Amino acid sequence: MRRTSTETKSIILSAARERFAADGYERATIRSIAADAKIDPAMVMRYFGSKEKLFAAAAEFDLRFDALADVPREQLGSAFVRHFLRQWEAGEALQVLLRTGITNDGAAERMREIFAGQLAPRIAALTGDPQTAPVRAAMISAQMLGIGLARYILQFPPVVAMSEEDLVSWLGPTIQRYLIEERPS
Amino acid sequence: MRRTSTETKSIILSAARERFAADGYERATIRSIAADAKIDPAMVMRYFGSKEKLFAAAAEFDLRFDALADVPREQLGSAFVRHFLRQWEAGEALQVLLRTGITNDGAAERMREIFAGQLAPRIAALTGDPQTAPVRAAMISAQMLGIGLARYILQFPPVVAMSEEDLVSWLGPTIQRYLIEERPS
DNA sequence: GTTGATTGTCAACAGGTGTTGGCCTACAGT
DNA sequence: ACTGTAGGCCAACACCTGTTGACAATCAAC
Repeated sequence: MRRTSTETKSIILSAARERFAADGYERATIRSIAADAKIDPAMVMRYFGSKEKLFAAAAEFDLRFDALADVPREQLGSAFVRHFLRQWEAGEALQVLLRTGITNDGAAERMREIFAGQLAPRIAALTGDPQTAPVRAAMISAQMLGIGLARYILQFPPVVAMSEEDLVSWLGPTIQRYLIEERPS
Repeated sequence: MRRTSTETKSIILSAARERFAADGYERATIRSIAADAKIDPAMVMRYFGSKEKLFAAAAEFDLRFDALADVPREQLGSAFVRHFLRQWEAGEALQVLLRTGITNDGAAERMREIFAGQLAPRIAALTGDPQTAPVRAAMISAQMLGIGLARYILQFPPVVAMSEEDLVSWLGPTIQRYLIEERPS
């Protein structure tokens, strides 16, 4: 009885996040995760039941948009970009979701929940227009996921080379427009 | 001797494209591809040597930007968006690349080649500014890949519901700005 | 000090993977 | 009619996957 169960559980969880983020769902094997955590594969099963459930636990995620509550309206675009970039770099969670959401249906569903369920309401509150919020949220998600893809997954050299401020000055106006522009549909 | 070898080869190839696009690299097994093509798995090996090489053949792709040669400068943004959307829908090739490029290093490399090697030169020619072309190409790639991701892979409902014209009117100005806007860095 | 529960290890399972070699089978050339 | 060649199929290989159950080690409670 070396450690307490919650300790090992969280060791496994962080090893799992790393592997899922680096390799995607299929290639992140339970055996490799267990090896990283220096633990027997059977422990993973004991504590999480199955690979699917382990993944569900590893992909738990909160975009924390509440931090943007009191940003002046005309700076919302830049603030969003900065916030997203920091979420990308803060933990592996977003990379886990993106890497796995593309082959794993459960992850895709979780992704839809997060971006529709967390981003859209926040946008509705910030803009005061619940009607167009889902579309705006989807456009912003697409742009920010695209940048994450290019920078952290596909690693396009120009995008990797850019500083946070470069990215903010390119993307800020785009997001600002997706947020407030008057639009049909 | 039912068919000629080039026939079966192309039957396998199109089955492979479908599977890679739908399932990603790992889950698209040679056995499932062979089953789709109503052919023995060993044939796939005989004709393509390995799964990796089969994938390389299936991911051959040309973005065909030459079609945009004589578009008036102020309509380039919309034209790009329309062109990209049609490329997404024309064949599975782009979806193959995106689905697999995220777990398969070879596909990621191919993706970089395509977007840096095909898009950037075209932009340099269209704008007459070879200096900033790589960054502009990368920003446009990120935005258009993000939309493809949201619409065809993750299937965000608002993005799926939008018409081509809706998407053009949202994305056109963005791409236009990434193309021609004066910028540092 | 014994009991009971909790943490960890080991070996094996059933099934799926890419890949290989041998064996048919049908055709073309002579 | 016979032979050579090229397309196609089958069975098997070695390996890896998630998952399971039985067994050992360690601690807490009484």
